[in-house]
Order: sequence, then C-alpha cells, then structure tokens
Amino acid sequence: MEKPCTKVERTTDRALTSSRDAFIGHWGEMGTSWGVPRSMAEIHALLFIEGRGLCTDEIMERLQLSRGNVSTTLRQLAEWGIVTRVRQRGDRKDYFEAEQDVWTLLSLIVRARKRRELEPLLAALAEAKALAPAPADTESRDDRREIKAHLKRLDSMDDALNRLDRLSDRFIGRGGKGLDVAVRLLASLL
Amino acid sequence: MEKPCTKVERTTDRALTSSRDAFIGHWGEMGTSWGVPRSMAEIHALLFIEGRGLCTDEIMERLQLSRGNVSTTLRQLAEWGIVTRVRQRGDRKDYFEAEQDVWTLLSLIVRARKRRELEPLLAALAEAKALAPAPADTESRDDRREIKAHLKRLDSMDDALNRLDRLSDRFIGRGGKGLDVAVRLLASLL
DNA sequence: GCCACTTTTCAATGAATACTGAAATTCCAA
DNA sequence: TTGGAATTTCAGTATTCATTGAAAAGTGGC
Repeated sequence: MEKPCTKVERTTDRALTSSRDAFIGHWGEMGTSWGVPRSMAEIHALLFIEGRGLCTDEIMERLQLSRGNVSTTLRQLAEWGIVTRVRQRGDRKDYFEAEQDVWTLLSLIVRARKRRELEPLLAALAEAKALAPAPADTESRDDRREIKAHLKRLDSMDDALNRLDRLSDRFIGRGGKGLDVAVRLLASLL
Repeated sequence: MEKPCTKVERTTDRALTSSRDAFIGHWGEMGTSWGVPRSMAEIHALLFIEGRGLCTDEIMERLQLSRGNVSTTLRQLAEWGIVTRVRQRGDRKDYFEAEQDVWTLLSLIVRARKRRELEPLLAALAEAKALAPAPADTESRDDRREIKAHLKRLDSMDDALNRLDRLSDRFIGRGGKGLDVAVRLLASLL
C-alpha cells in the first residue's frame, strides 16, 4: 500500500523533470545555432542540470541516443574540460559530471573555441598577408594604393582578433574566475 | 602588342586575387564552424576584402553561387547591418558594401546573435524556472534540498547570461566603438 | 501603363553532418 | 589469465541544412 506522500513525491518529480527537460531542450536548440551538435548540447545540459555523475546508459535512456553517439560525445566534452569522467570504485562503469560553475563553464567553452577556431584563423590571416604583393616602386601609383588598402584591411582584422586572442589568454586562460572578474570589472566601469 | 607594364599588372592582380581568395576561403571555413552558412561568410568576406560595392552578378561570378542564394544571403547580411545596400543612380542594380571597421563589424555580429539567440535563451530559462516545483513545506526534506539545488543551477546560469546581456547592451548597443573601448580598457587593466 | 530588367521566393536537389548499432577492443575483478 | 562488462570504433544510414534555378513578383524608366 502506498504512503500518502507518494503522490506528492510523484508530482514533485514530474515537475522537476519537466523543468529539466525544458532546460535541456532549449540548451540543445541553442547549441545547434552555434554549430554544436544538438545531442552534444543536450548531453551537456543533462549533466549540468542533474548536477551528479551519470553513466552512459542513464544518458542513453533519458535522451534516447545511441551508445556510440553518447560515448563519442562524452569523450569530446571531456577533452574540452567541460565534463569530467569519474570512476566509482567497485563499479566498472564510468560516470560523468559537468562543471557546475557557470563562469568556469563559459571560460572552458571560450577556450576550446579559441583554440579550434580563432588561432587557425589568425594563421590564415598571416598566410593571406604573405600572399599579397608588396607595394613596391615597380607598381603603378594606383596599384600601390590598392595594395596598401588591401593590406590595411587584413591588418585591421588581424589586429582586432589578436587583441581578443590576448585578452582571452589573460582572462580565460587556466582557472575559472577570470571571466567573472572581467565581466564585473567592465560592469563596474560604466 | 602588349605594353611592358601589362605583365607586371597581371602578376600584381593575380597576387591580390589569391590573397583575397585565401581570406575568403578561411573566413568561410570559420563561418561554418560557427553555424554561419559557408556562402554567407564568403559573400561577406568578399565584400569586406574588396572594400567597394559589388552587385549580385559580380558576386555570383566570383564565388560561383546561384542568384537565389546570393540574393537571400545579401538580404540577411543587410538585416544584420553588416552589409549595406547602395543604389547608384542611373543604374537599377543594387550594390552592396560591407562595414569596413572591424570593431563595428564585430559589434554588429555580437548584437545580431544576442538578439537571435541569447534573448530567446533567457526567456527559456524563465520558463524552466516557472516549471520547477516550489520548495514548499509539504515536500520532504530531501525534495526541498533537490529543488533548491535545481533552482540554484538555473539561477546561476540565468545570472551569468543576464550579466553578459546587459554588458553587451552597454558596450555594443548602437554605435561602433563600444567594443573597441571595452577591449582596450580590459587590456590596460591587466 | 507597359516593357525590360532586377530581385525574391520556394519546391526540389544535393551535400554535409549527425547518428546508429553491431563488431572489435579494452579493461578490470576475481 | 580469463570472462564478463564497459567502451570505442566505424561503415552505413538518416537527417538536417545549404544551395539551386526557374517561376513569380517587384521596380523604375519611358
């Protein structure tokens, strides 16, 4: 026979689950528009919002994803440092838990994308500069002007991105609270 | 018969073009990993690096894209404010030119994405909060604890994203140099 | 108001990417 | 070491998303 509290328990759980589902759904949605596979964003959201370590099977079950997908995605999230693998002794399964501090989380995301995308782009800009002709005296006046304008565009882009690169090194590099500090600093300065 | 300078001209042009192509290619590549269609990033890159107004046909020709694609993409870029439509009198064609100031460009990008993605996410977080059960006295001690932890997660996320939202309003909202100022400020503070 | 030209729309196509699931591999407790 | 449990890999499949191109709508000059 059920205790009276069972009913209450169930509605509580149901509400919690639907709140979590809403978060997971929207986080996944956001992911897609930022070039992150929906299932990766969802897995991360699930781990974040549960706030405890989950094993592969729990994640598969809850999000209805294949084992391969979950395994691969968890490894990537772990590489980015957003999720950590935890082993419980006496249990062979791996458990995964998500970084719970939001500023640390954001830092980790920014760091990963900076490495994967900003740095290659900076290299590419250098390449484009190298490819450009030098504004030598042998060129016509118009050519020299055009070349200079071209180089100026590349330089201004390079300069801005380099600034951002260095800034993120300073405020995001290693450790968690740098971003938090930077944001509070800026907010206080207005 | 060719004049001697023609040869020089051509190599200059070729070098300029290959430098531009490199930029366009890499910018397009970057776009895809940020959820921006390759052709959109390429069109923007072309307009930026040419630094002058181009018409639809020139863009189609240069990037080998269909008319429909170019037309649609230009309209979106114009909506974002990254590109402006210019009409030359005595010519029915529309010409498009890209914002040339990099900080203004970055501001416009941030602003557009904030509207399209950050703000909906904030609304979604509010929804998730509303869906969560209240930690009422009728709940068991454990339930209350779990509910509170859940709300705390949602709140910390909400708080961080709201801060970013307000910061960007302050430094990015209308006008171009806000981002530049913010970045220089932060850089000087370290 | 008509004609020539330009832009926009959208259903169909194609390309890229994510996902699956079963086989191969690794791992560890006994 | 071995057996069973867990994880990883990967070729194939599905899905999603960008792109095309032709037809429709719009636009301005005459």
